[in-house]
Amino acid sequence: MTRSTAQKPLTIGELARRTDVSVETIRFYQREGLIAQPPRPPAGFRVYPTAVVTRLAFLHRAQQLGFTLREISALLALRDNPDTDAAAVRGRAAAKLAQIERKIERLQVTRETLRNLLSECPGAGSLGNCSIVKALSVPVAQPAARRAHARKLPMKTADLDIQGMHCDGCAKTVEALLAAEPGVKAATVSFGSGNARVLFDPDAIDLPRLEKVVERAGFKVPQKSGA
Amino acid sequence: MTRSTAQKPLTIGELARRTDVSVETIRFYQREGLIAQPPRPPAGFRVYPTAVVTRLAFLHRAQQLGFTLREISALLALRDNPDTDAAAVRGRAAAKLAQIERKIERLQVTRETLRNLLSECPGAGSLGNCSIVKALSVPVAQPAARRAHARKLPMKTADLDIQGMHCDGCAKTVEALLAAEPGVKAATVSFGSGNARVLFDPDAIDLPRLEKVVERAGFKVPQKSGA
DNA sequence: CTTGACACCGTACCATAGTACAGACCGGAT
DNA sequence: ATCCGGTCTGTACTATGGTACGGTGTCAAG
Repeated sequence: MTRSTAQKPLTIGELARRTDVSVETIRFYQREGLIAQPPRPPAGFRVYPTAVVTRLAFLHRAQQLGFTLREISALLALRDNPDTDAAAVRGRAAAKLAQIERKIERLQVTRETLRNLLSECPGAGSLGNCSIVKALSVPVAQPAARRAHARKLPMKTADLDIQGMHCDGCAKTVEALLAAEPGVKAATVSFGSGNARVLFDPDAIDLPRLEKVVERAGFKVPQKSGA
Repeated sequence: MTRSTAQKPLTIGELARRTDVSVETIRFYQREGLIAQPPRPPAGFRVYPTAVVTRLAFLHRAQQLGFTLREISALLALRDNPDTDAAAVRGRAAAKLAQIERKIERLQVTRETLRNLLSECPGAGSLGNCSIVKALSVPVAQPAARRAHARKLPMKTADLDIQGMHCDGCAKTVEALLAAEPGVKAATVSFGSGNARVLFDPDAIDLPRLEKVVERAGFKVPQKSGA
């Protein structure tokens, strides 16, 4: 009595029960191309290969790690391609980690701001005394940045030397890391020549920031001596 | 030459320039009821009162603190009401802080998971060796939780004694804090009697968790001795 | 052979925070 | 008088991750 495998045909409802994903959501994933929809037999309902159970588990796990469906789609494509190098997957994971770390940092700043406001606020009485309301009413005031932005600088390309990469996988990691940075339009990293070429928007990000990204991942970016 | 105030009529474009919010976005805020739209004069364009500059600044600041537009709408209503007690605002801020702290905690868990995966992964070679892909393919497996969920427990009411509240403001803070918790449908906290009554979904949250929420905010919840 | 539970399909809708654009209209400067 | 830039109005679209529903078809058990 192998009471779990393949006795019932794996219809969409059965699949939903086994994976704890709703029928509607499975259909949604199909529409989005995340899982293949088996052809409908001439008569009757679709039957799913058991591999989709694993696929949906993968999807769910990846979501818990913070990957978007689009990213998961790419990961699944990598997983399905026998030629994929593990470095590609590692690169995505490293990029996601960097992204989550940035998000944590931003939230920590917000947390501190809120904590300060709360500690200053008497917490009772009229609004006139409320430091929170006062703090919120302060104008934003950054006309300098605005004017710079108004200039609409064109895209810029930068070359970075990168030390500490020991394989092509490291290169892919760095590539994904850079590409994940807001303001970066394209990034190619070569292990062979030990450098990176990045196309970025100088209004949104600058060279030091790019260097910091690479260094935070454990590599070194030597300062260029010559102009 | 007071070159900044009230020389140009404050049209929507001028407002956009001063507040660094796009015209489209201002219109969007109007549609959402966050800022009032001045009546259109019989001939010509709308002219905005200068107070909207402050209002938009408030909006922007509040967004930076993580408030949603819906929440900001409530905050603005509080600010505009002369009868508002500062405690109400403080309560919202405390709830937001708690929410952000939860978010940070979740992200930190994700971060650790990703870090562990990355440290285990060789980062090169075939996917068969990739610990990341392996880890993602593990089924989710929590049928126990599912069955419990299937039981569809009804809403539950709990009373909590709370020590350490020194004014009505504290009570409002705790109230907002509890109400912000997922699974909590309603919460009322009385400073006078020093306790809270919470209506919650036992499938989503439990009593110890509620107590932790209150304690994290700096209050004490004594264990009830008698049944 | 009927009934009830599921499957299928297409479409619309939810929250969130905007962005974009067409076409009409208005006002000040040339 | 005309033209350019700004305003007005309405509608549609973006990304993200689903949820909901009506109408119809199919299967399997009673």
